[in-house]
Amino acid sequence: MTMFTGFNLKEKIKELKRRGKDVPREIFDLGVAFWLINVDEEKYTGEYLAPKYLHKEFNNSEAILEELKKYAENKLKEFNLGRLFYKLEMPLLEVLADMELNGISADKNKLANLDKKIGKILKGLTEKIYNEAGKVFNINSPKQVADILFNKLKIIAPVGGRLKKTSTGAVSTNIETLATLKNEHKIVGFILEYRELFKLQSTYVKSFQELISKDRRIHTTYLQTGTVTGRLSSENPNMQNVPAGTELSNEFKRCFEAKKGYEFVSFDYSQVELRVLASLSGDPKMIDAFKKGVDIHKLTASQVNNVPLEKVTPEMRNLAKTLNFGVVYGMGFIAFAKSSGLSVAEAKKFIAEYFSDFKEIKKWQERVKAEARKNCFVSNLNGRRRWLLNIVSSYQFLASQAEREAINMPVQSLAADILKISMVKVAEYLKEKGWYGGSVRPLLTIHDELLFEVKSDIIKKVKADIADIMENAFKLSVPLKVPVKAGKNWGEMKSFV
DNA sequence: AGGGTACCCGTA
DNA sequence: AACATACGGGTGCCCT
Repeated sequence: MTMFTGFNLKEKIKELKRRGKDVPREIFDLGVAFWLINVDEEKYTGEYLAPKYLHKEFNNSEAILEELKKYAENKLKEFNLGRLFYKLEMPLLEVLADMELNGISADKNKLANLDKKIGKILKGLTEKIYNEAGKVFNINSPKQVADILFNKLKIIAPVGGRLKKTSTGAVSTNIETLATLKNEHKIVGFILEYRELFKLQSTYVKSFQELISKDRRIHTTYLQTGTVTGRLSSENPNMQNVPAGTELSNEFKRCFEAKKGYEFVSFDYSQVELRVLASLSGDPKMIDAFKKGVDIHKLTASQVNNVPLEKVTPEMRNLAKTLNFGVVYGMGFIAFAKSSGLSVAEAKKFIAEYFSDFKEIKKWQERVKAEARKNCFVSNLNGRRRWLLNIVSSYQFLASQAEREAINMPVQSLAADILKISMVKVAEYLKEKGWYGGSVRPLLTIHDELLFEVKSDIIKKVKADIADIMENAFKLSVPLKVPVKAGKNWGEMKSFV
């Protein structure tokens, strides 16, 4: 049991595990340490950090690692990040290593069949599109699509609408724009369908097939230093943006199957960011709603429309949902108008109404912004910190952007911490029970969700315990709720009670 | 041929 | 002028 100091220790841990060796108890990952100190570094490698902080070339010698460690230790202490580093991020390394080693089983044949199936539909759509266009062109080129739609077919925006431009001044052909043109020409609908299916095929069905390992499983890589908020990211493949909702994307997810004798069990924090916001702001109405288990979007709808809960229509609820999410991101009335389809004046009114109903949220946001302006950084309850130098910029846009980032950071990052705490605690519990890696294997983490592979005969017991650990992972002034789903494959997860 | 970037789009 | 946070990745296209 030696001490581990260095970069990319997750890989070293994986190597030890592959050889059946024990993982050192004391771990000091320098990349993660420097990331906690400043989430905005370009890279978290020795080659990058040593010249910048020690004014020395990096050579991976014991001496220079120790010197970097000394520097990091001091800063962690100065910024009060010790607990986060030693008690959360370092223990998390092993869980991430295990998730990556475990991987998730993928059925190559099913993927190949789905590939063909989508290919056929795409072929048909391609012909229809060429037919409507009157010529052959590259449907995957936004430039060529724009040329066909707006020059050749001379499609124009319907009354009251305007065509959106891209940052370089070209007319945009994104979904949002195309959706407004759906009734102007038959080709538009075909292109929308084509886009959706091509995306599914190229980014997911095709790419994932190439990433299946010899053990017939897909092993993602988690980046512990990949975000500015404390979230994890995932690459090769990114398991955190797998599509859901349409029939074909569900068919894609059905290609991932639990090991024989096991089932997938997923634990998903329900509305964790809004609960965090309620707790941080102390807003009485929102806290009350979560305590009573009221549908939060419905409550918001009833509040901003000044109608009783029973009178809330699905449309009102939808609008309120956009509003709730938007508030977490610091959305302004123009953006709200755009995403809701309301007029700017109406949007303004709704947002004003929202903040007069949830007064403490507004006050909390103002406090966060003031603090950010004072310190040029924001931090969350655990001390996780993000520098926001632009908050004092004289460029209005940059300052506003920094304000939105400031408002979002304490919420998104605490939600991220809560999930990380859960991962570590659940792993501890599973080790105590002797199930870790055997009867219960952690597979995926998707921001507010954990997916395990669990031996069928212990699902019931494990489910209750894990959900319990997660709901009590962090004390907020509102309860945390963790609904559980289970299924033999990833596309057919049914709620489990 | 390979790098950089624009645009697009999937998720929480 | 920009006007909703956080990501990774595929393809086109221009450049060297």
